[in-house]
Order: sequence, then structure tokens, then C-alpha cells
Amino acid sequence: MAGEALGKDIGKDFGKPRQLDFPRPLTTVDVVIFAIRDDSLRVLLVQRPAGEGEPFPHAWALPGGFVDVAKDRDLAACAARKLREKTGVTSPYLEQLGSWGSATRDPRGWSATHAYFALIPDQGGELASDARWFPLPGGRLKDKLAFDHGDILATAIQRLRNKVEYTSLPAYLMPAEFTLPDLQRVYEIVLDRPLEKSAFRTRILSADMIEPVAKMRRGPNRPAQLYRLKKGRAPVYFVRTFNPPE
Amino acid sequence: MAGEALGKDIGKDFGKPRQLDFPRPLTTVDVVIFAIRDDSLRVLLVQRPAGEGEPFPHAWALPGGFVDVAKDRDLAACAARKLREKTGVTSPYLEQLGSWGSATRDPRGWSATHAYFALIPDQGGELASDARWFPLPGGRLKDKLAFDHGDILATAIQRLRNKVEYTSLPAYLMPAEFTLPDLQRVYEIVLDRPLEKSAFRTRILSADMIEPVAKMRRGPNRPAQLYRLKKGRAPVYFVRTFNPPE
DNA sequence: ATGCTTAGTTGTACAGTCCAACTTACTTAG
DNA sequence: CTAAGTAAGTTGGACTGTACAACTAAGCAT
Repeated sequence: MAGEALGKDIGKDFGKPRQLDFPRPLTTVDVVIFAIRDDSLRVLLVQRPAGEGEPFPHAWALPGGFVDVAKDRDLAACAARKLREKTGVTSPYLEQLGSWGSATRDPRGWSATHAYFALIPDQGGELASDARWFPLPGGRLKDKLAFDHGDILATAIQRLRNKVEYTSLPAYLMPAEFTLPDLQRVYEIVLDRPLEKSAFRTRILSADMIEPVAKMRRGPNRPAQLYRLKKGRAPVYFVRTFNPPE
Repeated sequence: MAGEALGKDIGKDFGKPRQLDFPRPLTTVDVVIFAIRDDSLRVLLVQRPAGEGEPFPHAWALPGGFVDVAKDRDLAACAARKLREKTGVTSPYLEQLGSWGSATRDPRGWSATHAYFALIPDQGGELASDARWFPLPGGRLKDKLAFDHGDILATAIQRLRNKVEYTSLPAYLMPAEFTLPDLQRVYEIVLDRPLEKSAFRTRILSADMIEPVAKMRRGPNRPAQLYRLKKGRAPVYFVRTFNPPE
């Protein structure tokens, strides 16, 4: 089947197929999907099937799979499709993370995966039965994942942490309306360290990325102003990081 | 042939090959190689061959090509090999840039490329006859490149510029020994704007990334201290960017 | 000696974080 | 009705590092 499709491609447009006449790696796309749930950063994992010939049966893995050359126009569309299938989210923050390819990462042969990472608000709803949100940092989680997904996840966390130091990415983890202390809390969860309240407020408010809505969040103490993301706002890059620990 | 290799992979380890029985995208690796030459930022391009069945004959393209599942252990090794073949450089700064895959980027079929970007010092020596250093920004260069290499190159330049704002990456573009004004000039070439001398010196010297050698660069005016990169020094990340224009 | 050029330093202004104390607005207990 | 408690939000001084500009230093040429 693969050989036949290959032959067709060659035969249609070109006379000398020799140059394409070699084995091709497997091509997959995987998505690291982050959300904040119950005051912790979580990643969505799915359990590998256990059929004959399936690698890593029952192990947890990043959602993903083979590129379908008939259905997927490009890699980003493929990643968006997988995200949508697992979470129902259609307009998330979706960024390419990198690619991992080697002779040994998949027992079925030389394979390369294109990894994406997505930030979505907590959806609340139910997941497919084979999917679960795992809290991070995840103890021995890294060692238990299928393929090299532990490495990919570690890279994603590192990238997220790094970018949170100087960007507005956590805004994409927030629900439609949120307070500044809410947002600060999400920054602190991701960075795993407390931030200065006044510097945080100055930075966020001067970035022109959120706007107040005419409502307050009421509670057992002083009410807090609610904000929402400005429409179509691209991520903001600050000229400084938060001062890193030591 | 491709089909046969595929079959072999399947037959060897697994009983039920159905799941792998579909067409596979082409897998390539391309490398964006930057260097400073004649006081300008340059990228290495190679001219496409003109044989029958070759896409984009005579067009300029990034150095790269198909992954060889027999020779290349992983993607990074493949990229390092291509860099070495074209430039002779063996221990450069090599970073993954991202991947581009779609049904249409290569007329031979659905294909995905893994792009890397490398920073190397000016080698001086001769190149292969099909290779040339093109100065950047390159006018209409972007539109003339084969495949989607114009997009890849634009992304690489953007990434380089962005990182130069807050990292020591330009150090990898320098020869073994250089002066602080030399290094500042390279920063300015990449960023295409002048930087403040005193702030620049403070930043670099306090980053513990270079060390003085017991020599001065002599010229028609005051001699300048020569420095070299500290051994095994990973790139430095500064907590601030240079103050961006406007 | 004088001037020219580039290397390198110094000092003031300014921006933004750090740190800590403070005020504000609401709830709950008495 | 008041007092205590808590979280929201503000204020001000210390500190860090860049911006800007003037300065000194070291070589060469005339």
C-alpha cells in the first residue's frame, strides 16, 4: 500500500524515480496539552491500546498519531485535529515545540514525530475514557511514558516555564474572565515560585493585553476587578524576565 | 523498494502489519547555516541539481536532503552530517528550528522537513562549487528559494534576531579570538541597529562567558583586548533584552 | 607637539523590579 | 454597631542595569 502510493506519486510527475526509491521513516504528530486544574498544572495523556503489534501497550502517552496524507493538509492542521478530537477545543494557543526522530524511538522502525504544545483553559467537561489529566511535576511520570514522550514532555515544560518568565502565555490558560490575582496565581503555579504582587500588576497592566469588564469578583473580602483578554491579542513579550531565583 | 523496506520492518517485529500499511510522507532535514562575512550576516545556500525529476532545478535552496534511515541515527546527527559535508565544521552551535510539512511543499508528494539552524565562524576557505554565501537581508531572495525554504529562512532570521536580544548566541559567530568591539559589531549586524557601548560591555563582561587572552589587537589606534569564549560555555541568557527600538 | 581615531571608563538619568508597609473594601463574630 | 480578619490594591524607598553623553587612554600620522 505504502509502496503503491509512492509509486503513483513518482510515476505521475517524474520520469526517473530512483531518487525516491528508499525506505521512509514513519511520520507522526504529538501534542502536549497543558491546562490548569485544581490549582495545578496538568498535562493530558492517553493510554496506549493493547492490540497485537501495538508498541507500549497500556502505557500513557501524548495524544498523537500518524500523519494522514489524505486528510491532513499540513502539520499544524494535523496537530489541531488531534487537539480537537481529544478536548473539543478549537482555537487554543498552539505552538510547535520541535521534532524528535531516530532509529530507535519507535520499535516499529525509524520514526520522526512533530511535537506541538497547546495551552487551553480548564474545560471542566468529561474526557474520553482513555484520557486523563496528570498533575505536574509528575514524579516518576517522565520515566513511564511511551516512546520518548517523557523527553518531549520535559522539553515542553521547560519551554513553557522559560517563556512564562517573559511572555503573557499564561493568559491562554485562563477562563474567559479572571482577576489579576488569579492570573498571578497561574504564573506562580507554572513557575513554582511566588511573584511580587506590585511588580506583577504593573507589568501586566502596562502590557495592554487585558481589559476590565464591568464586574467584580465578590468573595469573603475585598472584591477584585474582573478582566478579559483583549480580542485577537498576540502573546506579549516583556523586555525583562521576572528576576529569576538566585 | 520503499514498500519492501516497509514490509521488512513490519514483518520482523510484529504480526499484524495493518496499522502501518499506508503511505508515508517524505522526510528531510534542512540546515540554515549563518556566518558573518565581510561585515554582513550571510546564509549558505546550494543550487538545486537539474536532473530529470528534480524539483526546482537550478533554484537556490537550503543545504539538506532526505534522512537516510541506514546512516542517520537521529535527526540531529543527520543535520550535523549535512553541515559537516558542506562546511567542514564539526562543533558548531546547532539548534533545532522547527519543522515544515504539508501536501504541497514538495511536488514529489506529502513531505516534512526538520529544519536546524547553525552558527559558525567565518571559515575563509573555499566552498563546494554549488554552494554560495548570500548576504542578508536578501532582497527578493526569499521569493526565489526552492520549496518553502524562503519561509524557513525567514523564520530562522527572526529566531536569530529575537534570541540575540537576550542571549550570547553571536559568540558562536566569532573567530577563536576577538575583541569586545568586534563582538558588539556582530550584535549590531544581526540586530541591524547600533548598541550602547558601555551597557554592552557591562552585560558581556558580567556574564562570565569570555576570558581575556594575554594579547592585544594592534591597529592604527588604541589597541584592544583580545578575548576568547570560555570552554564548554553554554549560551548565556540575560534577564533583560537590549532596549528595543521605539 | 598636535590632531585623529578607536578603546575603554565614568557619571547622571531613568525604567522597572524587589521588598515592605500601607490603605481599602468586604465578611463575619460578638 | 463595632472589631477583627482577609484579600485587593497602592505607595515609596532600595537596587539593578540600560540610555545617554562626556570623558580619559593609547596608539598612529603629520
